[in-house]
Amino acid sequence: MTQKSLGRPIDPDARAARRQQIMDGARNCFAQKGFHASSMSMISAEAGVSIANIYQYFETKDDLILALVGEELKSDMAVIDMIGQAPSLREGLEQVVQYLAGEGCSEGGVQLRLEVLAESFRNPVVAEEVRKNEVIMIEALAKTLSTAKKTGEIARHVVPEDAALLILAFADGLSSRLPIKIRPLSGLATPAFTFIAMSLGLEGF
Amino acid sequence: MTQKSLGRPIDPDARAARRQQIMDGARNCFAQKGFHASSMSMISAEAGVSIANIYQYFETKDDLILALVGEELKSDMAVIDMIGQAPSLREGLEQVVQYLAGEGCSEGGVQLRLEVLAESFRNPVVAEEVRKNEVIMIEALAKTLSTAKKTGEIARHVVPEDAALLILAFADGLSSRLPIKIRPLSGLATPAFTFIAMSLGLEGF
Amino acid sequence: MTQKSLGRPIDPDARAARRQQIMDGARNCFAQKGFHASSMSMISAEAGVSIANIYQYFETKDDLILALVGEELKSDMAVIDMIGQAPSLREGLEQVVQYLAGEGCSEGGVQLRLEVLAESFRNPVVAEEVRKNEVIMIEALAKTLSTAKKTGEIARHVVPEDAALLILAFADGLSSRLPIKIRPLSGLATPAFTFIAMSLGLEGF
Amino acid sequence: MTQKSLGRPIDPDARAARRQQIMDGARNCFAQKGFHASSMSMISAEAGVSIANIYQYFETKDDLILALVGEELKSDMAVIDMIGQAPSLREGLEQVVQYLAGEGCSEGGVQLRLEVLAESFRNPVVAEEVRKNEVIMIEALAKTLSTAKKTGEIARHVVPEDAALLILAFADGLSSRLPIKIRPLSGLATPAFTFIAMSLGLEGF
DNA sequence: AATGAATGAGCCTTCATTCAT
DNA sequence: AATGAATGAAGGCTCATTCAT
Repeated sequence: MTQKSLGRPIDPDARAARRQQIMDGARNCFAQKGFHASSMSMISAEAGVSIANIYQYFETKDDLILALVGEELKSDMAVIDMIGQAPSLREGLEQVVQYLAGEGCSEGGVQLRLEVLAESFRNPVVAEEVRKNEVIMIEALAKTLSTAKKTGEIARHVVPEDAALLILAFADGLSSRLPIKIRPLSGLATPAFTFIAMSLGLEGF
Repeated sequence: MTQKSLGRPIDPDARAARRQQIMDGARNCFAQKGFHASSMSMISAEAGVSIANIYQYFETKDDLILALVGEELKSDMAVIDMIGQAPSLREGLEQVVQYLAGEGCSEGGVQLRLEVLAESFRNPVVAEEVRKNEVIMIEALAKTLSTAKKTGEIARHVVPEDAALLILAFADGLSSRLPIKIRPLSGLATPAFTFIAMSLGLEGF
Repeated sequence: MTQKSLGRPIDPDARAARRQQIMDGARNCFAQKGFHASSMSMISAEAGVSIANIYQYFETKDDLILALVGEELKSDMAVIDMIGQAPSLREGLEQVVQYLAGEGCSEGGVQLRLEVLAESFRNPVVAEEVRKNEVIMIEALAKTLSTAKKTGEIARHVVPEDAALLILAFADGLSSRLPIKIRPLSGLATPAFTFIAMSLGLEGF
Repeated sequence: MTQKSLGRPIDPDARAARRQQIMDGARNCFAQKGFHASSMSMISAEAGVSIANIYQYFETKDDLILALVGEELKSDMAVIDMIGQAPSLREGLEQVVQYLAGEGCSEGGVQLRLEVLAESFRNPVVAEEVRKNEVIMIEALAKTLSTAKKTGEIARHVVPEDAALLILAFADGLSSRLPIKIRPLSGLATPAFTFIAMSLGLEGF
């Protein structure tokens, strides 16, 4: 047997699944109502679980929030990786812009992102989590930019760390405009790409 | 007869002052705790007013929130005006960047801005308010850009309306990074300016 | 001049009118919502007066209630007088029954009467007021019955004081059925009259 | 499989007991202070239960009131049954009159009855409940009267439905006089019985 | 592991009332 | 005399959380 079974056997898979089920319910609530306007009762209903059961997976509501924040940040990182793994910076950026203007841009996701940022003002633990993630993202993006700089794909005077941060800020600000339906974000994909391309002195712009 | 003046006359100044006093207290709370985690009790304490008194100036807590959202949006507009009234786009942008990286960038202000955006996902009234303001800001900024385009200050291919929106998004995303203290925002003033300048093809970059 | 005017002259008529105006507003509220669910704010609105002004005519809300109770009881007494002043008991009863089944039977009036009775369980002052009035009414009705007994209009074995009380109870119970619209009270006038007539041994029944 | 029995099983007896406990506390309060002057806090104290717990058995205060109204009406019906099950109408009436003048006539019960009637003016749901019950009671009593009419126990010209309603009204009006302590209700048992007996032309009167 | 039962603290709002004009 | 301004206390109800099964 692959696993020692002392006393009552615990099924780690079942636990993980239930945990995820709760987090999914919580995400739905938080994305709609925000952290503080979502009650444990609503979350339990949305997840199809009893309230008391939630407390067997998360010590407090804040813990649940924190776990979700972590998950959310992880998914942000995935986007950055898209750029790094592309054959060229240009293609990477194009992909990301397309993605963000399309599937990557659900109302719920953006709302959650906003919620996380707002919460980071109040909850120092969340703030630290966000900060750590931000550092990683900047480093990753800066590395890609640095390479592009060496290959001459972008202007020589670009400071990778600065540009990385600025690009992230730009992306954030853009996506947070989703609820303000001035124009469909999809129509902004090309202008946004051009915007960044020019600011980086991307060759051909 | 000009007016039936029975009973105590209304003092509009006193009323306005008290109203502002309440809003100031509310702003402090909201900026620290967010809309939904700030209780009327906290607000009344912060404002130095009784709870019941608040209800003589705002029908509900939501009304108070809405009033504050309005005030906040108005102050955003002031920043855009700074650009329009400068002798050149370049100087206008420089001023704004300096301002935003300095005095214009209190933690409370940014937090409130985030809170407003997050709230606009849930409260349609707030969303509409934000949208209307956004339209006005974009128009104002686009007009300035248009002029700069005609004078040749920025690249010919820039689409003013697009650029305006993108710049606003960029500013938003940047300022929302205030709580994530990766580096002091003040050090980002110049890079940020360069970022925008290049993306606009500002002459001399 | 008919009146001494020392210092600031007071207009007793104006005071009385305003007082009545307030009581009328209060009656409307009380008849609809009851004593405890009617707020001073509602009363002031209904009466077209400021809240503070009410307190210049009634020291507390309870005082206002008490004043209204008094007025209400007085109007009850008027009905009893109708019987006494009729040429015969029979005609008196007929008149009253007609009156109660018709104009005398507004929803508001009955509701108020019920409210008064219910309040008399809680408020000893009201209870005493009601009791005093009840005694007077019984005495008056008993006197009429006593006369009718002597003239042989009703059975000899009738005890006037008992019968008076029982008749009043009967009338009360009947009118309190107004909101339960089983059948129009008007259709009950004749049966009710017969009911009383028989129990009194009224001649001809 | 008969049933998925995860989690704590529901104990219907315990639930019913707790529900009754709450209703008893509520009854005490309502009978003393009335529906609207009884706060949930008072009720919870009287019932020995937390406020929040009450809300697990009744969705709102109005629901609690409604439940109590139902219970109260049911107990009224019991009295009517007393008459129907007696060997003769006379005996039935005697029993009821004795009962109402004695044990059946607690202050709380009468107060509650009044409160229910008063509430029926405002709350249409309560009104309907009262109406339905009234119809049932009248039908039951009318049936008994009808039988008595056929056996010649009461006068031939009595209309059962009318008489039933009038008797109920009489009983209501009489019992609502409890708080007005003009004379002990017990002393009225015989006169009241005679009153009804005569109005029905009960044989021997 | 999972759920129903229970609760103290707190929420937004309204109340009856007093004070200043 | 009459009204607007102000407030402490209380109202109904919900919350995050713990306990028992």
